[in-house]
Amino acid sequence: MTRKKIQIKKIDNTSARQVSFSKRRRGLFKKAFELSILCDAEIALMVFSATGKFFEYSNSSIGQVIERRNLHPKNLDTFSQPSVELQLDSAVHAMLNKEIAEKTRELRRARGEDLQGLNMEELEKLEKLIEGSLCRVMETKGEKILREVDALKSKEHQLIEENQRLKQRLMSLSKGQGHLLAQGQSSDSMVTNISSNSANRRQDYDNICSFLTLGLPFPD
Amino acid sequence: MTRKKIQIKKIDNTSARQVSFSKRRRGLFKKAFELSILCDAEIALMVFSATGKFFEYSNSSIGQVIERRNLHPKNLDTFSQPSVELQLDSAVHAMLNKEIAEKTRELRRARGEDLQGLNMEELEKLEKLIEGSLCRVMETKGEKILREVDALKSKEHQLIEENQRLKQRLMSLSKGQGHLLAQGQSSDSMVTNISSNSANRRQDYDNICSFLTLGLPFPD
DNA sequence: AACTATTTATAAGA
DNA sequence: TTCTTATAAATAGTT
Repeated sequence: MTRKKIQIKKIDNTSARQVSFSKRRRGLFKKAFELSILCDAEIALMVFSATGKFFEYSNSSIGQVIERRNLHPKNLDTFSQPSVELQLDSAVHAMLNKEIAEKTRELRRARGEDLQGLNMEELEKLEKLIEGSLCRVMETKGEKILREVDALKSKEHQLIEENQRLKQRLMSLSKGQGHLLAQGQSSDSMVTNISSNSANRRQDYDNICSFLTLGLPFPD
Repeated sequence: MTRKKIQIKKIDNTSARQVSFSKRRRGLFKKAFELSILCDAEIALMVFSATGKFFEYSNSSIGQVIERRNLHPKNLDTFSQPSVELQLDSAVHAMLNKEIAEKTRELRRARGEDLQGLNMEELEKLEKLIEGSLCRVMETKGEKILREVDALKSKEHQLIEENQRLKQRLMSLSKGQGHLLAQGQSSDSMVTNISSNSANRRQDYDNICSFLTLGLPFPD
């Protein structure tokens, strides 16, 4: 498609055909890759050259895509024998497929996609639902932080106490032996800083949650 | 590859993604077709969209290409020949069930349930995801409101104009026939009220969205 | 669904 | 094969 426009028909010259094959094969694979990334698609691409060489591309795995294709409702299949048991199974398949489709749709809604079909009331409901989800996640996060901070604090306390004991032992030692010693104001200030920060963050989470769940307007 | 160069990463906007998918899918299929003709290649191409729709292209037949692939020395295959369909079915059921289980778990996570197993980083990621969902829902809601308001406004305008015409016709009639007539200050005030309200709400949505997506602390 | 400004792919030549 | 380059084709954003 350059220097000259070409007709789409088999290229006669063998070496020209091979060159074209390798260029176009790379182009095709690149396009497949881009489509898979840009549009979140699952792709499998298999190519046999005229000389029998085999090339394949898949963002997941060819086998996986083939299986998925065989499972697809549309392909009640082209070549798998429709034997006796198969028909029984197809009912089960249909059910399972239906369930998957439903969950997929629900999941997309939960992610705020595919909203065109919803009316105002449904949108409001969905919004409340997602706000609830957000709240729970933020609460969990907050609790986790608190737990971590508590752990840190008790560790600090232990260390401080141990520090005190060590200091006293040194003191009594230095008195007893008349040695030089004047140290030991450990990391108390840091401890208090940490705990006040965590209290503030906790407060923040609570605020966020309560006004999200209540659906209040944001404060100015 | 036009108006603007794009990065190869998942397109955020759902409808833009869908448009892009269908354009690029057609492009990809065309390229596959051209390669098969120009270079006398055998090609099979399978594509699942993000929504689970299935598309395929082959110049011969997908099944044939799959078979040929399985015969290819390179693919002494991963699991390809279960020779009988009996085993296949249970495998299929297992896969479908697995898919359902996975989607169920994903859905629970998206709803902020079952979070105990997650670490801090994963929680943050999930939080951002849900904030994104919330944003999209609120945006959709906002747009819906705006559209409804626009529709109402234009209807109001039509009515007002018709009102005017009717008034004038009455006036001229009353002049011509010397009849009694003094009415017709329609519902103008309501129109302006509605439109100013909608502007405020739109502003609210935008604010909410921008600070949710940025993860900013809430304003005091 | 159509348009169009750009980017990308690529045929031919070296 | 690889590089270059002139041109055809694909397509992102817009209407």
